[in-house]
Amino acid sequence: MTEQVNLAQLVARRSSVVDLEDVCPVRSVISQVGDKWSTLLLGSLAEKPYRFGELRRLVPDISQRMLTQTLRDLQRDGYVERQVFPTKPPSVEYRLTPLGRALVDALQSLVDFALANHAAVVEARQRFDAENN
Amino acid sequence: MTEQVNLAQLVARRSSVVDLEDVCPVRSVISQVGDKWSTLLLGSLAEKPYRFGELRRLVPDISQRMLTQTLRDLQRDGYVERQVFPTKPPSVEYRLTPLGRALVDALQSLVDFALANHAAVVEARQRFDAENN
DNA sequence: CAGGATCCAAAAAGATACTG
DNA sequence: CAGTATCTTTTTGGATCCTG
Repeated sequence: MTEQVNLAQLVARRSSVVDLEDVCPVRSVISQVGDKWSTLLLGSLAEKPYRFGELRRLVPDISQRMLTQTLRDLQRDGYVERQVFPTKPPSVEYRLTPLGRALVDALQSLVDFALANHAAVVEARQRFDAENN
Repeated sequence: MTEQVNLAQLVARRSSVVDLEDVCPVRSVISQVGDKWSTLLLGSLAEKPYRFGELRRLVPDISQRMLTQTLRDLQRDGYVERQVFPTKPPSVEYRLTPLGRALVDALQSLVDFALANHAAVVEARQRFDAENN
């Protein structure tokens, strides 16, 4: 049974001496998940394994540089597995690890929140921008 | 009853013609939450309302420029409310709105994931870095 | 006290060209 | 096909000085 810790307690815990990333598990996770492409790639791979080129087509705006780098970061954190098939030309398949799948599950409540409240956020933004010309 | 939509479906939905932020509610939310200070401030404000200077002391590494800016963004999105007391010198209090409270709640499962799996992530990183010299 | 304004350094991301 | 390398642009964040 894992202890329940909320955000507030977590803030209280953190130290200012060392780097935030190192001391705060939440930031360590979110800073990766929060980057520009990670959620999109995780979402794609949640469906099924894909190859490099397929991912590129699924997320057309991404540059191949960012695709390489983001996949690499996801792999580094243990969310994604990379399997090379020594064909000619080579093909590489990416798939979610169990940890990656757990992350996607944890993301779900945030996805639900976003879908349920996106309109409210957009409206809040418009009102704010209108009020502050 | 809100429909359940998972990340994969969401990816399938998005269009590449318009800006990601506009079309993808998840990215619209996460890109704000994923920045360097938002979670820390939300976590602080989840406890109780605070004034500008108090927040500054609670999150000592933050510069007042970033504190101002992050609070402003959170306010703009409707997560945080700003109340000015016309004392002299003035004091300003920040508090979570109901929407902000809902966001903090939605963040909880990610917090749980992070706490439960942070060690695994760190280990994965070390292994990855070792293998790729 | 709670910021606004400016300037500057660093990091992230895009474009393009090249390779096993 | 699946990248790497390099260059440039954009974004982010910090430091400092100023004000109602």
